[in-house]
Amino acid sequence: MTSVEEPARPGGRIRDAVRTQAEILDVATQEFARAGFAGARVDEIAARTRTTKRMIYYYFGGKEQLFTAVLERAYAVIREAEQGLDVEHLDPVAAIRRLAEVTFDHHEQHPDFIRLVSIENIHEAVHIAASEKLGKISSPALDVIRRILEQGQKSGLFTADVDAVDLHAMISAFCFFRVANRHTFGALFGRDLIDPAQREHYRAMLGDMVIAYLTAERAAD
Amino acid sequence: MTSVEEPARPGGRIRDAVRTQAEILDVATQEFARAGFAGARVDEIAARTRTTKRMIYYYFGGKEQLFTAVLERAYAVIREAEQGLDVEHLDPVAAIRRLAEVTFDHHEQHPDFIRLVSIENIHEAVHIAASEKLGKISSPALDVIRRILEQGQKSGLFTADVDAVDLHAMISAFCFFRVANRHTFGALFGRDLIDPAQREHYRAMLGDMVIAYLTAERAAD
DNA sequence: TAGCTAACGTACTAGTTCGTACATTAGTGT
DNA sequence: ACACTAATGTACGAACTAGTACGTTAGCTA
Repeated sequence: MTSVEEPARPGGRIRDAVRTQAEILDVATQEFARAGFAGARVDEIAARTRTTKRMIYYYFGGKEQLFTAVLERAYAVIREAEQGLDVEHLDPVAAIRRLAEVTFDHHEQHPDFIRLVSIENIHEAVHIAASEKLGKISSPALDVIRRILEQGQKSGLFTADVDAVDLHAMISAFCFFRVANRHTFGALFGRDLIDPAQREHYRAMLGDMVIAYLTAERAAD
Repeated sequence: MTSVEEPARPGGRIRDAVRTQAEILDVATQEFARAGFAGARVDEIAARTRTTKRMIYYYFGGKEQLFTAVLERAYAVIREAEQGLDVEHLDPVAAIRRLAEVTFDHHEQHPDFIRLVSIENIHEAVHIAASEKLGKISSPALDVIRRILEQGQKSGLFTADVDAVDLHAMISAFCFFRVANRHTFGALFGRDLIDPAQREHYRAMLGDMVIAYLTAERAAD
């Protein structure tokens, strides 16, 4: 994240293509996450940067492409978090827990990312489909899961042959829902899933759930 | 759902307040689910009904209140499904499985509901908060979960003292994610979570996950 | 059958919003 | 010092969009 707060140089126009683009992306992320794609206002984004609307079109081409760029950057962040995952030295159970916690922590710390993904789903992922950066590269977490699963299954710790993508979905579902549906869930059931006091409770619950699933005695079928 | 296809009576104007309102709600549900709150067009909704925009304002007051009415009706449907739940005769494990399956089936069969809830979360649940119908009544599923949990814990089948709301969140998370994030997940990982051929697979996975969690040997803490 | 009102239609407007034509300048290479 | 281009700013317009003023009519009731 590039800070928007910097010494404003009055009078003299500063030229910094990289910073200008980063600033637009920062503000656009907030604005899209706040109001959705259609609800976001290009004028509002421009007003909250130190540059003008003209530059948004100059650098990104249009509202649609700007949203795509915002998405690309948001996904880059979580991939980075997953990349930093170092679980080779852990036993499978601990490794899976660690992996789940990384997703848990990332989602909690990046509610804007969650919102952007929700919004992108409303639009049936057309921007991801149109993006060259996204789509191609699959999540680093998947490779990690694959290795841990293999290890766990070989050692007999993990009972069933679970698919890596499915396990990733299971973990993501829990973490995503907690952030994405915070408001409706809170309004309907009077419980704030993001309450800091309950953070460790839900973090443990996720780990317990996944481990229980992986190590349960499976009925022969 | 009221069918929009009916014998159009040319010339003679038909007056039916109930049907007009239902038709507006049907079309509005589709339109809001399609494009989000800001992306939805009141003119488009009007055009796809047999009535006019004037009637939307006549009956609902405005776009915002129309969305609230749409939400209210969508929540009524799932509550009805939960109400029909009859699990008193089942053992706790089967009962929990059945309960999870009802949520699984409902969410799969009502992608528009999922979208509306996602959209409502983007808007921080302001419409639920503003609604008198919603908010007050809590989910019937919760009462069912409470009873099953109590039964399961007394009999020693269920190991830990799990909270009913938390369990509901766990089940909802899985079912909701599968539908809500179908598109981004599919685009990124090349797997369609809604593929009919995989339906039973995921349905079983959900049940296995929840039961494994509930019956796992919990480490003393 | 007269009259009353809920139900409905038409036409319009005020304000918004994405996008662009045109003008300008900072900074770099030579 | 000069010229060239990437980067930037201003001002504007065409299209859209939520909402409404005003007029009409179906159908019930007394």
